[in-house]
Amino acid sequence: MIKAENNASLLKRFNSYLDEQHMRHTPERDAIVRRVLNITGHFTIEQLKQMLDDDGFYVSKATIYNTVDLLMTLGILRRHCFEGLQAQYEKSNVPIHSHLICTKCGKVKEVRDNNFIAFMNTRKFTAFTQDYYSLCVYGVCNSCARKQKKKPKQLTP
Amino acid sequence: MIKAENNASLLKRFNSYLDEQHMRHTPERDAIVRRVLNITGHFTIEQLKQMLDDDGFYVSKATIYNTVDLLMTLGILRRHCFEGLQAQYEKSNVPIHSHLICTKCGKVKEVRDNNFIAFMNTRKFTAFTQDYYSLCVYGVCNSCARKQKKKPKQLTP
DNA sequence: TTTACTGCAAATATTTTGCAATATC
DNA sequence: GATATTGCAAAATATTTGCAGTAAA
Repeated sequence: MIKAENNASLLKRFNSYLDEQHMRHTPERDAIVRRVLNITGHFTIEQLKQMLDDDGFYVSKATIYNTVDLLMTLGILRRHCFEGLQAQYEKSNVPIHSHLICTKCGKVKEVRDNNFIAFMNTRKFTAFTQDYYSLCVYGVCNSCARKQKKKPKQLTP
Repeated sequence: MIKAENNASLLKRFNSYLDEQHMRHTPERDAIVRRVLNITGHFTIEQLKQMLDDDGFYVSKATIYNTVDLLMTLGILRRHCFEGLQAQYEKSNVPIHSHLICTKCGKVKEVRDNNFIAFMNTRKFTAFTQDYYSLCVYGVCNSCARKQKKKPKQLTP
């Protein structure tokens, strides 16, 4: 089994890439990458911007989008799109997990399942170079299941 | 194993629902549902509109969105969001399959894997009522892998 | 005749793009 | 000093909403 790269290693890879590509080391890029590496779980662009604001570091949305794109190109971030409009991002060095997505409230819960990982390690696809995978289980969370009995609600997010 | 509902049964369920809810049977709803039931694979709202246009049946986008929402509430359609901005839909009565998503070109390929289905049938989640699941495998398709050697390209869709 | 539905247009939300000002190398 | 990058504002894209006219029951 491959060991996940740690944050320090990811940061180093990012900086090396900038050098190789003759791209510049700016305070904005540095602040964004460092913030991103310290996030556990999913986040949206909006949330990332808020976190940077809270750190007292103003960065424009355009720059955040640019840098996040860069991080995806480098495979440091992955994009998910569960329910609703906003894309969610997560680091690539988190342990493999599945997503339980409630179709009523849109909440996403992460669950780890070692048997599932073991099973997936036996799978191979032809004419396709697998990078990573994500199992999304759609259904209704217990919290919504309870509410539903009282007040039926429209499913659409 | 539960047998998938056929199209005729889904159509019947749709019409019964309209009756129960005192909703109206309109030519637009009928055209949309019949068209949707005849689609195999994924489609976007835009593509569905085009198909209806080709059938010579004009329906506004607002009505298409409304009816597709209705079909999701009824569990006849499911929404996926793979790469890019547009949501993709597919019928719920298609056989269970996984998705191979190319992060270069955004193309989505469906693959069936009976061993995977068998494995998933052994899984159970706590505090969550599972409705359906979707395995998304991200990577690079052979077509893009070949192109990449010649002309490196930005990943972002 | 009542009122649910359609289609249009405007509003909202997210992401992308063009460009002048700025800061890195 | 050359030019990559930032931030702003405008554009592009997808979806939702409000409402007047229309049509199903």
